[in-house]
Amino acid sequence: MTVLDHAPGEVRDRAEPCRPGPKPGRPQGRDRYTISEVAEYTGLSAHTLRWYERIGLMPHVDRTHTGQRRYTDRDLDWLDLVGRLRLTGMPVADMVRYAQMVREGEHTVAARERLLSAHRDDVRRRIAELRSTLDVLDYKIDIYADARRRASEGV
Amino acid sequence: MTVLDHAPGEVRDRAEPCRPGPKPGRPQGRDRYTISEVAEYTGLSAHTLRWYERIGLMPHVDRTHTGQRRYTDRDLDWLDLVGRLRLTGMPVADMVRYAQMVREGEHTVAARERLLSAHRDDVRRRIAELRSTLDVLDYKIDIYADARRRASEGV
DNA sequence: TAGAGAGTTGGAGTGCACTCCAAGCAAGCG
DNA sequence: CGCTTGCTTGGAGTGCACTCCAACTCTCTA
Repeated sequence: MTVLDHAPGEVRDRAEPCRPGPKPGRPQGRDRYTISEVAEYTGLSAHTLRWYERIGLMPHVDRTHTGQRRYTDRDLDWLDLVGRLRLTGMPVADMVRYAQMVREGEHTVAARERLLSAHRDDVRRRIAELRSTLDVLDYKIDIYADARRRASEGV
Repeated sequence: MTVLDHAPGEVRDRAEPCRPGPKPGRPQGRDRYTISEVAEYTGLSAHTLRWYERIGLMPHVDRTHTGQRRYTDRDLDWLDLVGRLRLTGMPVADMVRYAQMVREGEHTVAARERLLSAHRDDVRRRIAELRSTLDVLDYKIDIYADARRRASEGV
């Protein structure tokens, strides 16, 4: 199931995949993944997956009759999003707030949009910052490269 | 003094400003700045400036006869570079290695260039990563915006 | 010359995001 | 059955980059 299957007007409450389309590299769609399969797939450690659950960053995960976790494709979609937000440096506390709002349902949609928009602005700012540092790096590396060239030519 | 004043073939051993030209916002060039002036200028706390010195990230800073620090324009140049590397997420340990190499002199020039080049690659990778996350963010924000629009139009 | 304010030190404390540990339960295999 | 491998928990530990503290000295202005 992808986001494109939604009835119009619906915003899904739980998994909210990042983008439509099949996810590559996902263990064939059994929809009952063990923690180590999910660790492998996401690159997070099993420790971290349990910790995410403890702090409320992960919606409640299904269990077997003996209490072992079984993750669904929805859970993997959610972890995709979390992983991306994490890559862009969103603090875990903010992601937890977002997860809480998702759990609270429709009436938090505007606040969720604000949170994501603010974060997008932040990411844009950081890209610009990185670009300008890249210029400085280029400048300094050029100086070193020149020095090396002169040295190797014995000038 | 800027990097443009060097005799050809020389790579300066200590301050290595990020780029040529006058630095704006620098307390008028008395070349003897107190720690609080430097804190103000760099945005770092005085605590952090002392800590940088302790861990070897800052070359030895001049002192008054009573032991108070007096930073020079060269020190400020160095802090400019450190600040930029920090903004791009270079670990402090790597910056300390770089500072050590600068202190060791000419024969570390090639290694310094390698370190900076590797970091530049890293920054480029992170920019690409941020860009791709930006796409995901746009996609999700669009969904929220659509939902909000539909809700406000009562459709 | 008195007092405020800024500087000094080593070492301890903080916040974040994991990361690991010990002790125990459960499933599958020869 | 015993063994290995994987899962469970709460709580403790780690690494990074600061950040603050206590107890002091120094500088500057009135």
